[in-house]
Amino acid sequence: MDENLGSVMGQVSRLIRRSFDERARAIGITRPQWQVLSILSRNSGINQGCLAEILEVEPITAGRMIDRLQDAKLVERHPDPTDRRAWRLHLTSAGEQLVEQLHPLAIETLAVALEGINKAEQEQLRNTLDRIRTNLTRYSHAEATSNG
Amino acid sequence: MDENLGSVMGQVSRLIRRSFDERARAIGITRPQWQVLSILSRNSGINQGCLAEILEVEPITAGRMIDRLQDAKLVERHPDPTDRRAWRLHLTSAGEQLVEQLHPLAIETLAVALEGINKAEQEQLRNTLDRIRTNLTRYSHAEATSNG
DNA sequence: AGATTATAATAAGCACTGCTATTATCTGGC
DNA sequence: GCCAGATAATAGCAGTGCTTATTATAATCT
Repeated sequence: MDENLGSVMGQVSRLIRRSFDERARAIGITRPQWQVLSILSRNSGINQGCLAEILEVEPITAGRMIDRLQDAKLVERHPDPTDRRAWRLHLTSAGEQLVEQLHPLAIETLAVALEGINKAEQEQLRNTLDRIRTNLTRYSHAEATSNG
Repeated sequence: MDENLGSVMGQVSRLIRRSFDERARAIGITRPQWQVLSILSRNSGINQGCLAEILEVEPITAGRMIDRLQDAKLVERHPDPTDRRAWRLHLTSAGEQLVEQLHPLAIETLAVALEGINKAEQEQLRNTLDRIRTNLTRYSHAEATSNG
């Protein structure tokens, strides 16, 4: 009864971020920033709304992260020729290099976190987390009608 | 390869926080604040360092949360008679009442998140998360010696 | 075509979290 | 008793994330 699963999950997620940041500090990149770079490296040209959806954060959150990554010359905003409201996001070559550089750090962070946890358990963990995520994203948009 | 476990964990933890905050917004309390109140309700009189350790956050983080909860008249800082550097933390009666009020919201948040996930899987999840947490807290203090 | 609605992005303001540095106090060695 | 190092808490700065509100543009409806 002492700690509910939400608390433990929050702690673990924070510890993973901290562990990665510790490794990446010399480079000056945080874990969420690495995630953005990583997503853009595989989805060049997406806009901020789409990025936000992949990250499961609000558009403003994604936009601010892009602000900083743009300041750092790791990401560029190109105007969308078909929609003047939107930006198309692209990594700079420095950004591409950084993704490569950061990948081993992410691997290492995860390796430390998952030490002693076998493949089957990892699969089980991912499976359970995926279902929790589905539960939460499903409800977050539909729920307000249930008891009104 | 698309999403590593760290990313999924981060998303799920954020979605749980968001889901709880949505329910607790009318009360004006966030999930981390609820955690603090909940811990203090079971550990009355601890100091900020101890609270930080339970939460697995930095002392400054705990201190700032206490600042806000003190402003909201939910927590009080009492001087420690044996150590003039330290504060002893206590819930106010308003804080105690709020813990009771918030508990069902936490239960509900978790119930939604865990819908369709049976007891055995939940136990497995907790077990795996506990081991990951141990891995990360163990390494975070000892690691710097490994390759120096 | 003009008005309405929807969408992409941004702005202001707040909470959470961390790092580094500082202050006040305590503890241990002399 | 005094000094050195450890410890409890705090201050400043920065990144992440959300809510609400606003601006600019696109899409749709009449």
